[in-house]
Amino acid sequence: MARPRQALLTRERIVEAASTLIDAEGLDALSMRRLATELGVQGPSLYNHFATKAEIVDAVAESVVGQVDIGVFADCDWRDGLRLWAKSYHGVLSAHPNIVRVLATGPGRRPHALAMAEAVYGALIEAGWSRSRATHIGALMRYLITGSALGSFALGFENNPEIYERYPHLHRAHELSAHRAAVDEGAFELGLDLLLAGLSEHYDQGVRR
Amino acid sequence: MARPRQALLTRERIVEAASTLIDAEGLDALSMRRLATELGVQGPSLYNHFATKAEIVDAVAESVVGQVDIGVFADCDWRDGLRLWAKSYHGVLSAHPNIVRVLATGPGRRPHALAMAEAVYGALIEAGWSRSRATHIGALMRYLITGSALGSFALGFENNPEIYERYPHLHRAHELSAHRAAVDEGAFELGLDLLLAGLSEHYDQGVRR
DNA sequence: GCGCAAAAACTTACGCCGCTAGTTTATGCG
DNA sequence: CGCATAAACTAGCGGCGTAAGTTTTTGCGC
Repeated sequence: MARPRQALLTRERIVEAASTLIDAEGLDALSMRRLATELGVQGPSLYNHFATKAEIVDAVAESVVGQVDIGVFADCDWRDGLRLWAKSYHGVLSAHPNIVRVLATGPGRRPHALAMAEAVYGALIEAGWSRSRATHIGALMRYLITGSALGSFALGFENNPEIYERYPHLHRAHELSAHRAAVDEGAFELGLDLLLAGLSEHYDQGVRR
Repeated sequence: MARPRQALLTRERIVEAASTLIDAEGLDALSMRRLATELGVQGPSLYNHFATKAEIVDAVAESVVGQVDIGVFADCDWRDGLRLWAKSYHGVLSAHPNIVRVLATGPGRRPHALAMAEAVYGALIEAGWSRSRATHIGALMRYLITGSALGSFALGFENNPEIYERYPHLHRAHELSAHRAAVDEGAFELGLDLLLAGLSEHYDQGVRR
């Protein structure tokens, strides 16, 4: 087949298929040939629309970031804005855990990522935080959100009692995997509460830098 | 060459070379052939000592975790123990940033990782925290530590003023990369302070679960 | 002291991978 | 109408993880 009358591929279709594949089978399952097959096309055809595989992955990451609600900062206290945004972000990452690795490491240079940074940083600045403190707070939120989304803490413990025999306090660690969601959610909520409470206290005492 | 009189490889030498290579050129630079070359050997020879590449990477991760000081929990308040341990862990990850991806995602089933979990969790339990709260706190610390080590927040912003033109609050974001260390350290310190202060308050008020 | 299994190197090869180069054909613009 | 461009194709390069089988040395049981 040479050039078809109606183009088989668009950047949009490619990103959508890549996103679906990553969600379903993980980042490592995404290969150019596999993705192309999924789209009914030969591997190298994708290079007519994206220069490299990394560009495709970036586009998927960008589309995921675009799902985060950054409208929450309007007309509300910075504390509430931060909390709602963090929960939205956390929720989006929970829905697309396999792309988190990319978000946690790569730089954000695409529109949605920049718009999110602008919204968060802007809200903090508007509230009166110093530039450097606003930066720290933004970084900190990212650590908590991507850190918690990256690897389940609970699943980090194998469901095999034997390996914990030598560790007196870990004798029930193998039960953790059964409570995965509760453990991970609980830790995230605790972190969010502690950070916001602490920041709020600093803020109310006038310590804003 | 068949079997040499003196074995050319040992698991120890392999892990050391792999660790050096990862530190110097990143996780993606580690391939079986490349590692073998570095050791003066052909690729598949490594399989006489490790079953898979993943096993080698795991061993490198384990050796890094082994560098974290977990003796700090002895004879000291849980707050101080947690702080010292977190700083030690953070410092080790800063020295080996390229392996963090593995630590942040993979489960810990090897001795050093388990010993660390035991030390942290044990200290919290001994202090009187409930099992579920101790778990949450452990998870939270991991989020902060690996999250902050994973990707530099500061370096997530390109040193190119143009891309920030449309974002009123980000007009100085391109300067961040120059203050990489200060920003990242500041955020980590802030997070650690806030979390410990918050937990300490809960603790002193008798809220331990 | 000898025989032989196990150990530790080797070579070869399979099926993936990202990506490049060159080809073919339909499209749409001057 | 002519032709540059776009969008598919096929072929192929070098690299990957790893499996299989070969060779030689070692060290243990008899």
